[in-house]
Amino acid sequence: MTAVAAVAARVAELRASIAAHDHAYYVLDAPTVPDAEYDRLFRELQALEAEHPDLATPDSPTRRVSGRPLEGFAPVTHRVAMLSIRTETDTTEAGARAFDGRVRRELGLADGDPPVVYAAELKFDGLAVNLRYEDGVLVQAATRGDGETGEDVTQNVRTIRAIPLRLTTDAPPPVLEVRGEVYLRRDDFESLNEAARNRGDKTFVNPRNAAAGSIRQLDPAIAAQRPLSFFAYGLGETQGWAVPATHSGVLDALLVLGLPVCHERTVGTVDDLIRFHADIAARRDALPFDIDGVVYKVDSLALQSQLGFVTREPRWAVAHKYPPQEMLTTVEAIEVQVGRTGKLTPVARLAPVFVGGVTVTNATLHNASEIERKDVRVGDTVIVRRAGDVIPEVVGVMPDRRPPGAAPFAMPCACPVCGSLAVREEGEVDSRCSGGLICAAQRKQALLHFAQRRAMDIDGLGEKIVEQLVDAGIVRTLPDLYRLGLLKLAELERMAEKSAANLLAAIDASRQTTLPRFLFALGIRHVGEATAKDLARHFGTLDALMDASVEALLQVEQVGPVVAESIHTFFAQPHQREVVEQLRACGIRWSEGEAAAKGPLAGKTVVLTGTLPTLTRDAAQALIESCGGRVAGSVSAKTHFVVVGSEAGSKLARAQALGVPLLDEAGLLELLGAVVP
DNA sequence: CAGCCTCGAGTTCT
DNA sequence: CTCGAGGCTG
Repeated sequence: MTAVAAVAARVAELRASIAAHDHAYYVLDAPTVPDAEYDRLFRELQALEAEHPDLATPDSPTRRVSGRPLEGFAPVTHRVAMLSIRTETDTTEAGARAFDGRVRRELGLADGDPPVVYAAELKFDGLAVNLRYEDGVLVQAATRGDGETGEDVTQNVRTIRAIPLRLTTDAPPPVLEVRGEVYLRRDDFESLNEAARNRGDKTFVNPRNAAAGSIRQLDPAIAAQRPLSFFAYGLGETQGWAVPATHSGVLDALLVLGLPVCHERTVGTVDDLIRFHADIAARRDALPFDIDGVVYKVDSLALQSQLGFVTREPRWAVAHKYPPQEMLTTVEAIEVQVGRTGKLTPVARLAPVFVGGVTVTNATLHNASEIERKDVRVGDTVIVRRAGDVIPEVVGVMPDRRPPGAAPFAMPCACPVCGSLAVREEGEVDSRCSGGLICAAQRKQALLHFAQRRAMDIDGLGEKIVEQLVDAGIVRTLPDLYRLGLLKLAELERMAEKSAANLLAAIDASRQTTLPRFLFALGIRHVGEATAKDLARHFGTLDALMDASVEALLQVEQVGPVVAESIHTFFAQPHQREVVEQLRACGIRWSEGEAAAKGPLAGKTVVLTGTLPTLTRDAAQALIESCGGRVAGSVSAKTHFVVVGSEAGSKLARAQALGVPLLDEAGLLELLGAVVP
């Protein structure tokens, strides 16, 4: 095959592929690939056609904005075409300056001429619509469709409460067409899915699909129950309206007419565009709705018409997208990890993929039923997401791309580390290794848990060192840690005299601790930090706790049958009592029977969120507890205060929703200082 | 018994 | 941070 024939074949392949995705996306409302993948195919086709103009045909998907109307909705021919905005691949500062450079060149501006004024706004991830107001009354709403012809969705759009049915003016223009985006806020999306789950209905993959699906509902009564939102960002046809001179002026005027306009926008020079881009990038996850990126537009409408269009794209606007939050990659292997409690966790090893600003190679698959539900297999192409949360997630698989012969994943019956039987209790979703401390994986995790900051706080005893200590057989049990010497440590790799001495010093320092820390460090099932504190307060001494009956344990606040049984079983094992005795013999000590401090926060529950200016999280917690307060992990109606730092997350929103009083660090210190200087 | 509130446990990458 | 499960409350 000649090179030209090969290119022609690829072009045909891309067109067929894009057409198939368009059909699924626009007509069926069931996307088959993430947007980023679609964009990639589209750009590859654009590039090939640019290099080989002879291959370009009028019916290529690059010649029209894709899609066609659904059956059931009347077609609407747009009086002014709804165009798409060019997506810039270079979204850096240089990309913004290149846009400015192109604009200035087209306008024939010299270096000495004043800067061009731009407007920057968000690129929403929703569904573009055209609203037609005649004499101030909403008479028609249409989707973009292929840009020339869309679908009449007036009935559904009328149900969106953000969209005025009548403009708020005494002198409405005969015709005013408003363009904007119908979208779903993230919290509305969550509650919509929540409700669908409760009914046992199918849930939506993301807010965009939910918005698109809702607008395409043939039954407006159903659409009315979908909590859709809307932002205006432009104009279509106008008659008899004094159109402002600038884009930003248009948006301000629309706001006055009662249309919602997003306030996240700015007007200024190219430098302001760059600042806006960075500012939004930093706050992207905290926005209440999904965005693709930002849009830069020449602000003056006169300059816009002077600049005109290249094919179908305006020369006066450009979109800068942020790194995609969903991408395709392949599952190279599914491995099984063993946790501290023996829980077997399957983890997908992925071909490295850049999602949401980082390269992802691993994603947890949680448990067997999760894998079964998503039907993830080795070799599968999967959609990986890294949403507001940091943790990558396998959203689903692409069944069309499954290699032949890919077998369903089966949870192993034996522990992959120690070979002990793996048991899945009836009604449980998790499988567990039954090997207990025979299992090297569980021993390592137990040691790491013991050494962690909130437990015995042994600085320098991390994953790598524990790995070596256990594999070399130097440490088998917790007390072994306190019998380490320089000689033993010298056997390890990457352990020079200096770091060995540091580690020994850290281990030595950990001997002086507190009863709650020690209890937590033991790693009793169901006993975390909070329960350890409750137990220590209730029993006062370790001996009293170790000898407590199940009935006695049930008297402790927050302890029920499951937790009581777990603690009792733990201390009934001779082996565990032996470990405790040896640890004490190794010099671990604490002052027993500390009385709970009374202070200004006695009986108060406080929640911390975000980063405080001077205090660390732990320091703030210690301070609050020393004043008699309790630090909880989540906000509820019973929370007395929420201490808010910078980059506060969902807890702040929840506190505001519940009307819980907010404090900043200074406010907290003032509250404490009022009684305890 | 249902629903709310909390806590425990597991997880990724820089 | 989120999920799931344990404990508490109405």
